[in-house]
Amino acid sequence: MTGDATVLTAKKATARVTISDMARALGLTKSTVSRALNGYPDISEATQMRVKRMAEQLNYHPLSHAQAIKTGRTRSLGLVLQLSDHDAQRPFLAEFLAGLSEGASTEDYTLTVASADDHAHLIATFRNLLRDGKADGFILPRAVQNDPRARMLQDAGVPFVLFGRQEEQSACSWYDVRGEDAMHEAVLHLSQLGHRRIGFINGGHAYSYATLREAGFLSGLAHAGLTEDRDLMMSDAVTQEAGCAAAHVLLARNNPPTAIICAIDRAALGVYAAAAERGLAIGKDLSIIAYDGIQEGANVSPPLSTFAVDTRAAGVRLAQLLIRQIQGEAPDTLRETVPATFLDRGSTGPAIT
Amino acid sequence: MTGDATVLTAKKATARVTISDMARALGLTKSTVSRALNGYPDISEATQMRVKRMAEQLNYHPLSHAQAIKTGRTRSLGLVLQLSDHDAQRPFLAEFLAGLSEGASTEDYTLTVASADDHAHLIATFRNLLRDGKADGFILPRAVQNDPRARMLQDAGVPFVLFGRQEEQSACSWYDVRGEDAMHEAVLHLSQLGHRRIGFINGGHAYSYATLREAGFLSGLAHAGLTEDRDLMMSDAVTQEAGCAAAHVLLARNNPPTAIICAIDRAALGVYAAAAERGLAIGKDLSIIAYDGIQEGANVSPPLSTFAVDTRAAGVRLAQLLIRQIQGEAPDTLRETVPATFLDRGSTGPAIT
DNA sequence: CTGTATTACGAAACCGGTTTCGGCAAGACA
DNA sequence: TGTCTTGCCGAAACCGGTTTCGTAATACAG
Repeated sequence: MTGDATVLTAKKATARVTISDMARALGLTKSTVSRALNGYPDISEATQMRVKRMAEQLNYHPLSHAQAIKTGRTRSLGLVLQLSDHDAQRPFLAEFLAGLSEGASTEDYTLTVASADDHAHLIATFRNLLRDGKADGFILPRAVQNDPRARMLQDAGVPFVLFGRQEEQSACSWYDVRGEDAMHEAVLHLSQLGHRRIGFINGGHAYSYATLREAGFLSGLAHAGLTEDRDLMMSDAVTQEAGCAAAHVLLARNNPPTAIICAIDRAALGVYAAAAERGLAIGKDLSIIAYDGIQEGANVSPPLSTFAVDTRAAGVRLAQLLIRQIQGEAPDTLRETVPATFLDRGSTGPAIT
Repeated sequence: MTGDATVLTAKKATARVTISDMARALGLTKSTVSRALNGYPDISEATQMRVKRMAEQLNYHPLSHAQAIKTGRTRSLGLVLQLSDHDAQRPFLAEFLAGLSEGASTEDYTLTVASADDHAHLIATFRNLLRDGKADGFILPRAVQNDPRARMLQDAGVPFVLFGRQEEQSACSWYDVRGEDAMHEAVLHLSQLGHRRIGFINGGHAYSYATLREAGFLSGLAHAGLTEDRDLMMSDAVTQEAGCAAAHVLLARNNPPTAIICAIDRAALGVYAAAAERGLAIGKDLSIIAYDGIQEGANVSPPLSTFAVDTRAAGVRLAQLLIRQIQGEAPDTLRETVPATFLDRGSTGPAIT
């Protein structure tokens, strides 16, 4: 008899259950129901339980945009894609989105995606989403040095979380994979195979990861007792072509490297091409270790040894961190880094002596 | 003096201008302002103009979630990614999203993205987004035969638009690229080069495009006066590996084809590999034409001749079609197909006689 | 010049929630 | 036993819009 009150209005198809339905079914007022669900302290433990159980039973879900009108928060995370750095995020985008939406939806948040081509449009896009309350906070992928997006959002007092790190920003939340550790390990791995002249091909210098990975490479050299040689270090190779070109430069040196570490898988594929053109057998004449874990790396021959990043997990975690920040936690307590996992697939071998 | 009323409340930072501010500044009531902006007929032409001009001047934008509480529509388009058909949408996803968000934002709509791994989760995701009013309608990429998503949404009376076509659905809106015409043209192109034995490697048979492209291939054969030979037709090659395997099958026939048409670029890359393994020079010993226009096709040697799809434009158009449907237009009047554009890049040549 | 239909807007209810405020009952304390 | 808290909940205002309904002013017809 108690539950029958719900079937009072046999409306069309999906009769959405509102907070008033809840109140009626419970013999309480809307305000009590609302406060019970939001865990206000002035509602007795017993009533809270009763209300929550009823919510479960009636499958009551508050309308986020109805709450938003009063709270200002709409339970959605914003992601603005930049088309300028084109192929950079392309291979991982699907998994990244999947992770984000997974992390968001388990907290009853959703993901709002927008895009911008140029920089001016980028800022405008953020502002529009904020103005219309389409996002309570933002995920910023591909952090660059002194990220202008972060600056803007920080000034505006809007929650955001970086995928990547940044020293410049004081109170800033982030999630990142420790690429510097990967580079460090890569050097050690190659050093143990006897390599003493190890080249390094870095990615775009504007990205904050580039600085970190170079530092990791250098600290690896130091740790292995190898001397730093700037002639063996290239940068800004974000495409296969650029990687190929960089490899040619390195391999044309008087005293060429016997191994090359790439900050990006895609560049490593270019190194494969360069090696082929020079008749070098990868894994024998030239060892390669890269970073990212893209699918193509597994298809080439020999398969590329690389440090793989779990992009989906990153998305999940980033969403969680952002939500916690939206709910009030301090940004600088919401920082997390994880290691990349080494996939030893066969593009390395003992140094030829 | 008239406009000064707006600065009455010098609140924190961004003082959002509400409909009440508008009413005050205009000396009208909220209701009049609302109806003026929404073009109700019982508001005089003059007042409408005055209100709209003021909205412009004050930069007034109604809060979509505030409207949603009464209208039920939240001005956002839903997109649910399926992770199962993994690499299928991956290369184009960024551009597709860019197009969607572009098409949406020009109409003041936003894009809500969710994802689902398995089929059960897929349906649940749609339902959740609908229940919470997070989407007013959906874009369904990668249409399959008798698409279950379309069936579900149709039953629920929710607006949606397919990327792809479908005969099963009666009142259904779609946008599609005429892959069948492309396949038809590909046959004619090769036939004019003297090829008389043309192989066909189709994509996943579950997708609705596969049926269309096969039909286009066959009609091309007929139009060119060539006889259909089922031994030269393969299907379900959605990866490079599958394309390679299929090509090997075709090339091992007693009377192998001198040209192969692929329904998918990725499969064509596999054909390149198969040809290489057999010592066949592409563009000489074996001609290839494919479909999609992925970047990798331009990088291989010789560059792959293919029919390119403008994925971004598709996104823009799909968003527009969906919005018009949400605003009341009949689905079956919202259909559009466009041709693919042939990129003659060099993977074809005269038939060896 | 009166009666009726139109036009153009104001008043107020409403949507589904949140939040402030106030009050009643029970327990604590003197 | 009387008062002061404290715990717990109801009443009502509010958020920013939309929509129904009523009505004054004007237009038109008779």
